[in-house]
Amino acid sequence: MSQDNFFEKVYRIARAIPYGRVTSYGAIAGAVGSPGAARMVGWAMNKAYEQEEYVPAHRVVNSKGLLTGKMHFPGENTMQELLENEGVVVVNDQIQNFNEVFWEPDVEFFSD
DNA sequence: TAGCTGACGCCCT
DNA sequence: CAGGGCGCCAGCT
Repeated sequence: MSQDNFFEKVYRIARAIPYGRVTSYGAIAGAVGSPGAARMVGWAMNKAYEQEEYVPAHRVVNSKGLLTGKMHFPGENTMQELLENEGVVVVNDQIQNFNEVFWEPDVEFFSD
């Protein structure tokens, strides 16, 4: 499968994030073969709601485990509530035990 | 048409 | 140890 679209790759990985797990923009960017393009990943997430397939954008945070994109969700704490609903502990927009819930995308798996 | 911005990340000072 | 600056790619004005 050669999803030439940068977004397609991002969405594919985002949808592959296991329940109760999270990943970072940079990790996804690196998985799609464009390390450093973490900003683009965030942009893709912004457009994620337009996708027909559900994209768990709330499971994507920055490298520090901070809910930097919570402001883009409908409610004020929608993103945090979604994560907590999956068992992810979030305090003050900061994911606790981030190291444990962090999920690294398999680059080779999504490469093609 | 060209330039700016953007849910980030890492290197340099 | 902390702060600032530049790079990433694509969409939007």
